[in-house]
Amino acid sequence: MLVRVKGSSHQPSDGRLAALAGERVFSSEYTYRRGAELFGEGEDAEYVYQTISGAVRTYKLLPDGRRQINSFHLIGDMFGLENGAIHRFTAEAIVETKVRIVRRRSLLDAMANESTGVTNLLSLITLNLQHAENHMLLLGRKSSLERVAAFLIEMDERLVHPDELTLPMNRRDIADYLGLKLETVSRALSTMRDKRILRFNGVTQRQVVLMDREGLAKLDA
Amino acid sequence: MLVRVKGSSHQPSDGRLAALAGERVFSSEYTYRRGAELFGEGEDAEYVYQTISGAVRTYKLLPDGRRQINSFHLIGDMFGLENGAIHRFTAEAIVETKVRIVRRRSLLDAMANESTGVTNLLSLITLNLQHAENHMLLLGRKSSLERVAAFLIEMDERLVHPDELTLPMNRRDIADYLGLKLETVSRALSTMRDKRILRFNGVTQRQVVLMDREGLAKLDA
DNA sequence: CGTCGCGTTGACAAGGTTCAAATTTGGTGG
DNA sequence: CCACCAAATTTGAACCTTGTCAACGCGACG
Repeated sequence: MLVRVKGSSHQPSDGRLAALAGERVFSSEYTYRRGAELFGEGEDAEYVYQTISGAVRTYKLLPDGRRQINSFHLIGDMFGLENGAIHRFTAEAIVETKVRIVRRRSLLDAMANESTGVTNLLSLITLNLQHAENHMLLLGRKSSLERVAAFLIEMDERLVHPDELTLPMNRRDIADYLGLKLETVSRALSTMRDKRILRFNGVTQRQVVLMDREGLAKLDA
Repeated sequence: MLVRVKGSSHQPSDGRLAALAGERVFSSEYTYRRGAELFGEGEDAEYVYQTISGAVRTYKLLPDGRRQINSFHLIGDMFGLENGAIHRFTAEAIVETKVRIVRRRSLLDAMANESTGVTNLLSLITLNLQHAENHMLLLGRKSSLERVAAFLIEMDERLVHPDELTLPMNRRDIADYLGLKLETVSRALSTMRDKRILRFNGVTQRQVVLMDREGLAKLDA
């Protein structure tokens, strides 16, 4: 899980990204189309991003095309600061997505004068690190059912337990996040549906209703 | 890969850990026996560590005992700062290990006054993050042979390409690092031995000679 | 000299992948 | 608004990589 702003108000320059350095940072907004690339692996890490609406995936690729998604960045999440000078992964909009953009340099400069800024920044980045550590445990040691359960629990928590989970990403994205194949994700979801732990709402399969959160938690290790 | 000091001189208060804040940080040293715990998951993260000699493993456990090792910390590596107030994983000495210890608070305080300190600290932590990102790719998308090859390449690079790789950890540690079972690690190593990519020196199987680094690199994705 | 930790190897089982096909859903243009 | 086509999802069956279980070898050490 990454940094989120509760309530996610949408005025320009709002949210943690600016607040971190005491509002003395200039930010701009930009909207990306579904599938558009925000930045690519190896590019200069000139900007830091925060999702205003929509969803973003960050991933790495192997030469033969195998893909590992690091994280999904939902509304309020900050990303792109994870590295020094160069982006270590690619970021793409999963759906149409609006982001707040701050120049990395100006964020760091503003931070340097703030006494609390360093600690805030530190805790911000370590949130990313914690997410990565938890995800390594999932990727290294959990079964397919445990992975999908953990994914649903993560999404449910990040969206603050909505009645209906609307997944912005497709099965392939979920699979590449969980280190599985999309068929395996689909089978796990079907198993959970048959166990009456969840059901799909309406016609689409992206609207999930968690009917038994306790049972779901028991499926995760 | 984590932070290392080239050459690894062993005087007290030497190395990046102190240098980061301009030498105005007090550090002490401590030696742990093989298998001893430096800190446990959930404990207060009061100190930051740097390996002077020996090797450390950091890991997370699932309730049923499945273990995922995050990283191996060799000579010069810094660790324990990855989190805010509480350690998110356990650290244990793999062999008898000497570490330099700095109080987290004093490091941050000293840093706050340094203009370059913030940037240094940032790049320090993002190294951990980069390692985690690369490891997620390995755990999520690589085959057993690719994982073991990547592990050997990582160790080889971190020990600056020695004639003979001396692995401080056993097969189970390697397996828990790579998200495999120890038998699978053993089989992969045997395969590489049969392919004359490496050989074992002397009586033990912890001394590895890389006979064909190019061939090894081709085994990694 | 017996035991213990560590590592290797073999035979078999199992979970997840691959390949294929059917079905549904979403988007686009007429 | 409807028809059509592409993309997404589900499901089945065979296969394969890795895990499981077991046996064995070897060196260290009491």
